[in-house]
Amino acid sequence: MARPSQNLDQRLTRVGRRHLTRRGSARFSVRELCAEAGVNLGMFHYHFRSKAAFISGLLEEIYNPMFARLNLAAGSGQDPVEKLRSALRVFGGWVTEHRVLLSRLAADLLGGESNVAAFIRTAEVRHIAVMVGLILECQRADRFPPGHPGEIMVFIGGATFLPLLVGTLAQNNKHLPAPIRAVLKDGTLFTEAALSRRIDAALRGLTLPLPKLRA
Amino acid sequence: MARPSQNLDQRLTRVGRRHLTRRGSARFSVRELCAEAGVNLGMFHYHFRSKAAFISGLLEEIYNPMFARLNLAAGSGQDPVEKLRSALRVFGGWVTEHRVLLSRLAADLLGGESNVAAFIRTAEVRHIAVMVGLILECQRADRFPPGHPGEIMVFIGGATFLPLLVGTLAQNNKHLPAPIRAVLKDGTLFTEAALSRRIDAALRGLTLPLPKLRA
DNA sequence: CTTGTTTTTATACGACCGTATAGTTTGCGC
DNA sequence: GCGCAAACTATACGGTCGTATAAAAACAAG
Repeated sequence: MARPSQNLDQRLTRVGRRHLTRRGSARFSVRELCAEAGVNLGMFHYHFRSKAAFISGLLEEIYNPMFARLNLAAGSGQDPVEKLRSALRVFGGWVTEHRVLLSRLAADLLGGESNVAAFIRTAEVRHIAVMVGLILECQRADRFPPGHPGEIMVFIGGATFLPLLVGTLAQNNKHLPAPIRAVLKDGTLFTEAALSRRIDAALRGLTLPLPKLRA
Repeated sequence: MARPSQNLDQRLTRVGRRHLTRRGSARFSVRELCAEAGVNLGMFHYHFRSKAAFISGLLEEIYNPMFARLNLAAGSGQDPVEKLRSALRVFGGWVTEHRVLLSRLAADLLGGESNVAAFIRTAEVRHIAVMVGLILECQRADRFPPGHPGEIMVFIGGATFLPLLVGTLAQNNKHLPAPIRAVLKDGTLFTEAALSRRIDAALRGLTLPLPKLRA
């Protein structure tokens, strides 16, 4: 056929994931990535059309396997609360594993950066719909109080996953005041046991009337 | 003496505060600011030496009045817990007032931007020391449990002020999933009453043995 | 009117960025 | 060997950015 590939595309995706983790999508630099990977600048747009497409592809590579496992967890079993618990464990484990990258992306998103926003909006983020569906199932089975499932979603996410992102950001940020960083030093926040405790507590809390969510 | 000033420096600081609020410090553009203000680009570096100096000056202008009121509140009264409560109210009111700007700066800070980080580190942020001092006072008076005051600081801040920043970011972000935004629509999060409730609850919670801070 | 000082303007420099494009290398089937 | 196509290289374009600098404008004092 033609000249055999040196698989520079694979090298770029591998180093690109590291680069995205370190720099976030806002300060992501194509030229810097190519230099890190020892790859000619032209190869970037040869293999991937644009910076946005590259980042979007990276995110899909990271997101899709989790989503497959999430659907598996959400579909197996009878008890709706247990199905939700399984799904939350899958998602929480994924957030824990990729917390450095995800927290950086979250910071970018909140700062108004657009590459991540595009990925989130272009229907590639589908786990929320699955979660809401499970919550609705719980409500129909009278296991959860009635009301807007989004509010329950926010409650669960805030109690279980948000601490992972905020904690990671704070931990990795040298500019934050020392007392805030000191609390995160031991790292028990990121263990699977602690995650399960938070999930269990959140679900247990929901079988009671949903508290007023003031914060 | 010489050519009379048109006070373009004042115009720049006024429009600059708006620009900083809208764009954050990471995407702050000197050229764009000058265009918005209808001021020649050269005037920016004539009045203010650099972009970093300009932003730092803006932050001081916003921070210093609050710090003065904070010291006043922290110094008047006898009961250490009440002094702390007053100081927290001052700080919380200030965070509420400037929540749009502050939340954007927080996002920048977590994203690794350096202008805000410089301001925080160059000893211009002194309220934390005052707060820690008041906490120590409470501990010496046996009103608070012993232990690292930083941990108590984080607990209070997380329960009272962090929700303001996170809520503002989520509220202003069109890219976030709808269910998350819907919860923040009513705006009761930002009332003075809600702030006082959170402060009171946090302080009340501290007079009991400090709970394990897992999240 | 001239001199001097301050404010204001216009323009240029150098750096970085994402992207485009023309050209070169390299191996295949013929 | 030859042509072809895919992989790879080198370089350039156009843009934004913060900053620097030289010149002009505007007023007061002499």
